[in-house]
Amino acid sequence: MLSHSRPKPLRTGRPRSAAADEAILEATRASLVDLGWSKLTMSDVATRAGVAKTTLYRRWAGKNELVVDAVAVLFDELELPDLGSLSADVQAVVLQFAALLKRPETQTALMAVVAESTRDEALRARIRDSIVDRQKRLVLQGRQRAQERGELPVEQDEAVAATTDDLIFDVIAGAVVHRALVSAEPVDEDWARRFTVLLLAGLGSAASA
Amino acid sequence: MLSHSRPKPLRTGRPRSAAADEAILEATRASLVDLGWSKLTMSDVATRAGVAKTTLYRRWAGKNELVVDAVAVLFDELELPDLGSLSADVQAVVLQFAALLKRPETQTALMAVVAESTRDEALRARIRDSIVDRQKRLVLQGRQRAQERGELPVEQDEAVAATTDDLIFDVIAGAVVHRALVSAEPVDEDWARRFTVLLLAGLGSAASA
DNA sequence: TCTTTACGCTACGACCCGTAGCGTAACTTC
DNA sequence: GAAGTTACGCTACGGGTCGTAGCGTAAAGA
Repeated sequence: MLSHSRPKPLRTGRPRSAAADEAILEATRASLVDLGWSKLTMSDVATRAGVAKTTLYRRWAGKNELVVDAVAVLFDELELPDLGSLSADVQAVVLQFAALLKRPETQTALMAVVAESTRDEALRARIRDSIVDRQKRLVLQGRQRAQERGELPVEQDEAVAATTDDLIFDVIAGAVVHRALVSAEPVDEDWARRFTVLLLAGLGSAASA
Repeated sequence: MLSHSRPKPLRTGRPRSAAADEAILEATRASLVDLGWSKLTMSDVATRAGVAKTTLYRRWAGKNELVVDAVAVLFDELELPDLGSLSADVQAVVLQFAALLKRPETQTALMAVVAESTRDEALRARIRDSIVDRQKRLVLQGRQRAQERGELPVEQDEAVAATTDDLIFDVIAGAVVHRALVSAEPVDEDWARRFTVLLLAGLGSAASA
């Protein structure tokens, strides 16, 4: 679920419409597809959702926060499959992530909100909580599973292991995003295979450095 | 130099002021530092540069193109040093790139224009020509130099070599950008060293795949 | 019934956009 | 020189978005 600190059910007064929440987020995604990040307006979203513009501002501070929440739910579908080998698992996740980045909503929104977050610490935290950490968990799962399989050595120092996870995460997510959005070339099976080979070979040797 | 197709010197009439060009680009960078991408306006840039707003629109289609040109020159300083080993060279380039991404102008602008480029093919081409390809050349140089040193095998198939260059480029640039702008954690010597070890180990083994 | 909160609607000042029109400045050609 | 051509600064403008205020109404709990 989303990170909204839901008001305690003991509150008095008319409750906020959960249906409106969903309608707004859905309208935001639709507007992203049709108009893209830069031409998306609060008025347009309000009209599509069938709510008043003021309702949007009562729940979100602005466009940035709204779009983050609207896109965040799409990252819920990311899962680490269990295909028997670390190589196959990594490759599958890469393709999953690439498929997500192919969608026009995420494509136009992801880079834009990250760009905004460079000047807004609160927005950065929101992105981290609802998007980035959700992906990072896959790395932790993958390493643990690989260690259980004996495909990777068990790291003794917990601190070093954490920085390694960070490194792997930045390499995977960074490479896929860069390939898909900057180079704008397809992340197909062939690319995913070659990338995975590169990464895993590097991991095997990097452990002894 | 920039990619502007300079008007042939045989043209009649008053020539465009080259000084104004530089003043505008400098003003754009200053505005990026002070206001950031989203709050930067054409009017503000014009005022800072001491030119009329109409002059800006006579030279650039809009904010996107202007900012790309303003930031592009910063990427000129990227160079592949010759430190004797591929490992040292890669590490140095990573740190150079990271230093560039630390600057507030590039930080706020880079992701934003890439986000815009997902819906503007012309803008994407402009970014590719004036920014991305400039970095990519470093990969080609690095591979060639490493092959001369005997650190990397000489690839026979030219097409395969090209896709390998693409892969390496996306991994390096993607990882550094992701670390610096998404994870928002420092790209220091330690990280650069660990990343380089990972990459080069992967390269050594990936060749035989 | 009374209180409290959410909602829809309208209206508003502020700002930025991108362009048109005009007079002037700078440079080339004859 | 004079004429032709292009760039520049300036002003003004319609159009659009922003974010908020104010109001009457709707939906819940006490």
